[in-house]
Amino acid sequence: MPELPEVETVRRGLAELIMGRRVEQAWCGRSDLRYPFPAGFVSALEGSVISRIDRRGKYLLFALGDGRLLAWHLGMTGQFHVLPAQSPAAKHEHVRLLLDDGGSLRYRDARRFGYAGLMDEDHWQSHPWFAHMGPEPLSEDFNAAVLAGLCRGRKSPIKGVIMDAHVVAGIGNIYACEALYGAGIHPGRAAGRISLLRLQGLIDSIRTVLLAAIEAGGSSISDFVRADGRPGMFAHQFSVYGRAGKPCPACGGEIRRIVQAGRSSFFCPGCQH
DNA sequence: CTGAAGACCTGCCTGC
DNA sequence: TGCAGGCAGGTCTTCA
Repeated sequence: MPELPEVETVRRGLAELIMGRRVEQAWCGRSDLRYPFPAGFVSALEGSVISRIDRRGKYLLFALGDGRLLAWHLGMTGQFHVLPAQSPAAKHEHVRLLLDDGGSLRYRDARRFGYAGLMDEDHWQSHPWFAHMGPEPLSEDFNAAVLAGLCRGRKSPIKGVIMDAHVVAGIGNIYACEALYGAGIHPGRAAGRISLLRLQGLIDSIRTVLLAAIEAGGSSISDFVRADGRPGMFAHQFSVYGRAGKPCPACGGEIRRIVQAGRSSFFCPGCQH
């Protein structure tokens, strides 16, 4: 479900709806998501105040107002919803937090690939989930010189490189395909054989597509929804993702689908080299 | 070291 | 209508 624009959309929605709320009561239906919740997870949340909500890569970071930080990854199908406290539990609802304004925060995750962890607010960046994470793609730290250094000598396909969170955070299958299309680079091209100029073009394309997707509230393909239940609209703007056999918006040629490292890649053979 | 493949889990769509 | 097979936005581990 969620890549950077979707997680950012969820973050903004939650910030609007639950920032400053105190957790009166926490409930956890099952703890065996991708990893078990940490011991004392539920009691650690009760009484805390959600003082800030940040994002790093595809992780949501909830500051709990007492020096602790709750880091949460949505996996493929994780969703947060803000609903009245008395609303019945939906299928696959695993966590429910009752808030001091009569609302509640629900976490739902059909495939249970999501996970959460508690850490110290001052040291979260050294936690194993974050210690080796690459720069944010929308920050100045992600630039052509850095990317070229990481690509040098590598024969692996460029698509896998930009999806590697150790290289740059937050880019998944959809936006990797869309960004490579925007830059005119074939997803199978060896990373080490792309000029600095074209890498700069790729960085520009990544930023353009991520910003446009955030602007549109993310992409709803099957089950992504915002915290308030509305769908994201960016899927309507896909140039190549999920469009195998359909015409390229630029040249009219047929979009192709290939499989790389077990993931679908979509591209235009006429426009991407 | 690199990179591909398998694993985790459920739901939905397609085709027979 | 039923059922098998393939597919799905992520990431970690294993193996060559």
